[in-house]
Amino acid sequence: MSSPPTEELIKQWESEQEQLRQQVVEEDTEDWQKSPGFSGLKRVGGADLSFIKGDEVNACAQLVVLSYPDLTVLYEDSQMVTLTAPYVSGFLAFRETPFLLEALQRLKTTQPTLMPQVVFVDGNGLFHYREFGLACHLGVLSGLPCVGVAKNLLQVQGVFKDQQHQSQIAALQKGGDSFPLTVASGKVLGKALRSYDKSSKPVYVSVGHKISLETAVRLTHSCCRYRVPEPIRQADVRSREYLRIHFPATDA
DNA sequence: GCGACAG
DNA sequence: ATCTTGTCGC
Repeated sequence: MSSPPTEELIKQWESEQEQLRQQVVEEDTEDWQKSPGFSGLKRVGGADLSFIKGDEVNACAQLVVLSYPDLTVLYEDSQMVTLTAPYVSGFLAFRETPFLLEALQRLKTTQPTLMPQVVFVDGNGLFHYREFGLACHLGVLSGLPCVGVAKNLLQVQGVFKDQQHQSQIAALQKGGDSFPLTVASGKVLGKALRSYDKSSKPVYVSVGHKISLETAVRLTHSCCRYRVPEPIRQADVRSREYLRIHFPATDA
């Protein structure tokens, strides 16, 4: 529902995240990931949900598959869904994952040959309070390689959005430049990436599943025509267009 | 009480 | 997430 979750549910969610966390694979598992030019990579996916203004429960779940390296849309699926979980920072996956899995299932059933070899997810992967964000959740439950790309910095385990961070951003000179997001333990959980030359605001890339951080960053850069990687951008554009057409704004 | 808060 | 047009610049 839209009401805040009980302490009990939060504890259950944390427990589920800690359980599934152990199944995340943080290394490259596919041959194309080891190739300098990603030779062998043909299809990249993007997933996103768009909402109607002022509506907490109805949304459009979107899955797109693009060709690589052309980045042409090969497949598109828009589906209205009714959300059951509220948005709580750190628990985004419990709100969105079920519908993204359903979309992948529809693809598997109707166009199995278009199944993406990697999925870009709008949100974090390992760069998360319990190292198990949306991209990890979708990755583990689907078994597909996933990359998390967040548009805003989540302040995790000692990574702050302070003056230091701002100066590191200012030091990113060109598309592809990045700096590590190192948490208190010393582990690098993600990277801030200047996704293309003209963008001064970085995106935050982290491992979802079955891919290394270095490969995730290199792949993300190679999928950026604009600031947001094309698979996610197309999913966003098309789900919002779907809502615009099917649920036109009502005048007061 | 105050700040933080992926989408 | 969403509220929102024009405008400056390459």
